[in-house]
Amino acid sequence: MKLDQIDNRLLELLQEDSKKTTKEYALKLGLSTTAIYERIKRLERGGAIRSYVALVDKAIVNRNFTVFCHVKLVQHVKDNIAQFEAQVMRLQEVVECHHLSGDYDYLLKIHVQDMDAYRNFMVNKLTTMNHIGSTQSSFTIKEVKHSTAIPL
Amino acid sequence: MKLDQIDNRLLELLQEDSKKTTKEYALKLGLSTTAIYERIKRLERGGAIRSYVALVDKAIVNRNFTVFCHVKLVQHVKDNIAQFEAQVMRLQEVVECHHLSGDYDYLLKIHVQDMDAYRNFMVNKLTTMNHIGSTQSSFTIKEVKHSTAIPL
DNA sequence: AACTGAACAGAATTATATTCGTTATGAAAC
DNA sequence: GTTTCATAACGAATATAATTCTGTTCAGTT
Repeated sequence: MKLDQIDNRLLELLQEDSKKTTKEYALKLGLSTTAIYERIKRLERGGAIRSYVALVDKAIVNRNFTVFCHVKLVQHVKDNIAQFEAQVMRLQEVVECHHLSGDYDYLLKIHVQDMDAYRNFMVNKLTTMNHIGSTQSSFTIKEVKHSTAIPL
Repeated sequence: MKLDQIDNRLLELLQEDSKKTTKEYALKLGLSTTAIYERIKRLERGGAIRSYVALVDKAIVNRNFTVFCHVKLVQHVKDNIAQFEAQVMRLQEVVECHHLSGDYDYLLKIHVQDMDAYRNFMVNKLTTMNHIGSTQSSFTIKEVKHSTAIPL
């Protein structure tokens, strides 16, 4: 999919706020509403825009405790990896899971209510999983920056 | 702000897809469109819904290289911390910055085009910042899971 | 029982998204 | 140089959804 400068600027705007009217985007980008409308549809069809979502305030819904957990597997055989990843997918507390280069295998990002809830998560969910060698958790003291916008 | 069960379910739906019509949410939750409309407005006013955004596919816009970079400062004086955080805020490649407990001070999440772009970012931006003691970068081999939805 | 405020429903209105027919623009073919 | 084709743009018309308005229900209170 080929994107020109206007597409990129449009994506930046949509990543900031997707609830503006096409008229507003059109105004900012100096095109008609129809032109913008068709560009947006093209970006959706082409997969550049994956979805539209509401971003929720962690503090207000009581999930203000963020943990990064490095996980090492006991053995890196194909089946272990597949099984671990499948299990992680099912844990809703885990909002991100990255297979990483370096000393540890995986980095998980976890949102829970508080330290108690995290202990609970560790004991009842994470450490009951198969093939896990070791884990190491770090807690977010302060979320300095957090954006869902891919830099363009 | 007090949230009941319907609010939570509504937030879950909005975190999945914010572009459905109020009629659709109303249908799923067994209320009228007006009732849902007013609940949504209440969630927006109360700050539970921070914003609505489009999620963009990293691969299609050529930012498919994700790096986690641990940063240690030379000294933990107030001014250093403030200055470092202010500088990080200005780096658009850095999509997240967490002040963490543990050995390292900060964890940055960075999206760039490829390894070359990352080297460039390191040399020209990150390591030119003041007060940085050491950094350690890990690269995402595979993004196993990624959700923007806070678990409710 | 009467009152109050919050939450809800259905209808009416307003605003926006979407479609349609047409017109420029630019690149390739003749 | 002009013909052809494809792409992107535009303005007007239409369809659809958001928003507002009015009245109702219900739980809690007096």
